[in-house]
Amino acid sequence: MAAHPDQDFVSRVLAVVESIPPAHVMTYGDVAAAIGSRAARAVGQVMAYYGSDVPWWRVIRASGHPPIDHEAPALEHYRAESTPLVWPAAGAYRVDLRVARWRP
DNA sequence: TGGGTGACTAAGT
DNA sequence: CACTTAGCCACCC
Repeated sequence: MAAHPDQDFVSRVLAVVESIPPAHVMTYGDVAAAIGSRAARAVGQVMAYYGSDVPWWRVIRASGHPPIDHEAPALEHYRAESTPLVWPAAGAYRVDLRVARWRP
């Protein structure tokens, strides 16, 4: 439990993720940039711990791949939101960043 | 104060 | 296109 003021890195990251509309996604780097930082890895840490209450599946890697070990549940959300996907191989997929990338 | 860690990224093989 | 290497940043011990 992090006792913290409401302007720390974590709160800002969560605020940006919650602002991403359905059928759209942002990369970890984009989220970090949105709050004036380049700590893409720190964003991942925040999602891993606090992401349970935000649309974490809308935050993916720059390559279009969903978070490691979370591809399956993420896919369920993408299908429900009609997020544009591409299938370079059977059993594997990635988000079509060209269309789904959200730019505030 | 210093060092290790990770739901990352970009560039090179 | 997939894997590897080095660089970066915020957080925890």
